[in-house]
Amino acid sequence: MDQVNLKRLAKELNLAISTVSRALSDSYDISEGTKKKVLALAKKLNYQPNPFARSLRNRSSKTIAVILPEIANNYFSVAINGIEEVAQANNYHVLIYITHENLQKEADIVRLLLNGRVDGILMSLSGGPEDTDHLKELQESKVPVVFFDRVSDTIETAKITTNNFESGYLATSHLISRGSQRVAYLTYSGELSIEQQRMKGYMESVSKRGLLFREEFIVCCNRNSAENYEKIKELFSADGRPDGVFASVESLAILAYEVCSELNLRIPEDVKIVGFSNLRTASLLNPALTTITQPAFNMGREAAKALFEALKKPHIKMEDQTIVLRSNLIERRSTAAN
Amino acid sequence: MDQVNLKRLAKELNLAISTVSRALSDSYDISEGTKKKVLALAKKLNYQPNPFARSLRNRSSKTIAVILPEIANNYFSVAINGIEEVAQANNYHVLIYITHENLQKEADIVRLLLNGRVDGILMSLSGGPEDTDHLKELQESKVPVVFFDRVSDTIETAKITTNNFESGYLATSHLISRGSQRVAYLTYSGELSIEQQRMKGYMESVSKRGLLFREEFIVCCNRNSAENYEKIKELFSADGRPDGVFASVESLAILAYEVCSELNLRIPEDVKIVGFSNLRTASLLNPALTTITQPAFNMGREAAKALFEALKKPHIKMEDQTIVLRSNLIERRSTAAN
DNA sequence: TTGAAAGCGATACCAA
DNA sequence: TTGGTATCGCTTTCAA
Repeated sequence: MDQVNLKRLAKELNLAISTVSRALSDSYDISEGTKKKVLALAKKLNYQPNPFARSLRNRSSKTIAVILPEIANNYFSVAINGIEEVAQANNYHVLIYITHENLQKEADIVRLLLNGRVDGILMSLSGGPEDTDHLKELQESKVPVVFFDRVSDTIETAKITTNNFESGYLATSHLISRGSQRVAYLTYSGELSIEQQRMKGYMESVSKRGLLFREEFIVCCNRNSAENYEKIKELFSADGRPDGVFASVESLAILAYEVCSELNLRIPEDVKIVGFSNLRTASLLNPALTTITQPAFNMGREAAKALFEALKKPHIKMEDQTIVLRSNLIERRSTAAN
Repeated sequence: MDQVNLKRLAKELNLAISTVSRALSDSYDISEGTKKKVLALAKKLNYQPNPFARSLRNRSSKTIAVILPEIANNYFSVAINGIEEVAQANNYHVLIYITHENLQKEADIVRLLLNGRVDGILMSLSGGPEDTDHLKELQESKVPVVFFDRVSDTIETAKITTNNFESGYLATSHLISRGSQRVAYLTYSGELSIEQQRMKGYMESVSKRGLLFREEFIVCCNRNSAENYEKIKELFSADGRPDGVFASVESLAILAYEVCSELNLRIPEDVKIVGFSNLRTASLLNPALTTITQPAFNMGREAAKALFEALKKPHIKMEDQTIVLRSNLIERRSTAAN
């Protein structure tokens, strides 16, 4: 029974619980004298208010959730940094959930959070179709959500993205301008909005630059699959193999490097490669990888900011906080002209 | 007032709140009939118990905290994966806190967690002295803690580490066996236990192999400092510069690569490099980096397992769950013999 | 087998 | 300026 709570403080000071409570919250109608006494004792006993009693009473948890498809990936870890910074500044706690690209898990997690455990959610979708039940339930609940990077097209709320279409266009055009004639596109399922945007940019560039569009140059990989390596190897082994590759995801760019190494294809002489990536070591690769780099930290920060804005001003429209940031093409040796 | 809680369920079913509660927790002394009715309605209305009321009443939060020095680093992100897996399996929630290598922040966070918000803590220390007040407070509180990787020497509890001394010895001996005569050691402050272990391994190897020990070959860097690059550059610019480098941290290995590139030092011909690292792309670097790789996922998983073990069996001694895992030396071109 | 009520710890309203 | 008390939603003891 050495719990330090309001009751204990009140008893030791011969005050009512309510008085102590108000003294601690610096209420106007408490005399300076008692305030000081209360604060002194609270400090001495190291009083820490019980967070659950508070949350129960106030219907607010001082906690947000971050739902991610994966984490061992520089983009998401850096984004978390941005989120965490804003959360700490707002005295909020951050719960983390990883879906491992598994829609069912994503659904379970979302449902877990609709009972008031968190005041808001930051989310980057796992791959797959977007019109899912759990997203609808999420929308119907009043828990505010901000999507970042892998956003939902179907839900109206704040979304933090980058200019994916333009980046896809730019990456492809960059390859072409450096001499690639047969440009392949590596992607995952393609059901996510951002994947479609990037692909559209690729297609547009291919067609505008007058390249021949080839079905077999679009390689659709599976997340969490060991077969992707083989798929890419096949692409590179065929007659009329590509001489340029645009990887829409970091992990596929890495696979492409590994395949090239096995097949003794020289980068950039035989194949030029550009990929979406936030790798710290992109410039140290062999050869240095040309990347489309997203402002991961800022995306996390802006997403968190948008959420806290909504928490502070419940009346504002989430949609109005949508932001499109810019990714950068950083040219390195993997796309050097021959 | 469309909240779904026990009261609401009880009213709609003309039952007492306590009955409903027991039915939902599948208590023995409730008839099958009412159980079914209750479960049916609960499902229909999508009843979700209020987590705070539960936590308040049960004095358990179903939540653990993970305190990390940083996150944009493959080791820690992978470790989180391991932690998260175990937590999800136990139906626990995971709070994340990042100290950014800042002791004051670490102290604030730890104190924040001593009020019952979490049932247990997983922690990897931020750099600096270990005998700090907040660690003492943590120990005195009854919140169970498991340290992983950057463990505390002074606190007795479960610790998950790798064989740091042996790894340091092995890395250094490896450089020497590949022909390095002047082996430098790059590290951070050196106040953490694991840093000291690694350094001791280095020293032991240097002395056993009969190399000359040189004070100036031990380069002590500062976390979060831009000057580290310059420090390493200085090391490599001096007469009698090292021809082998052991980086005790991934980020310092990367800096070494960058410095070598600027100074036109060839790896491994002019300088051989080995570093602690969990980089996915180590084998794709120019040249591929020889690494000491820690079993990050397993470390996270074992740490979480140890914590849950302690939560389930409060009587067991935490110390007994200490585990030392093995890191691997993966030889690549950066340490090839000339 | 079910119901009533106390209590977890903090907040806020109403009285005094 | 302070005290008493109801309340948040759930669990559990005691009674019926």
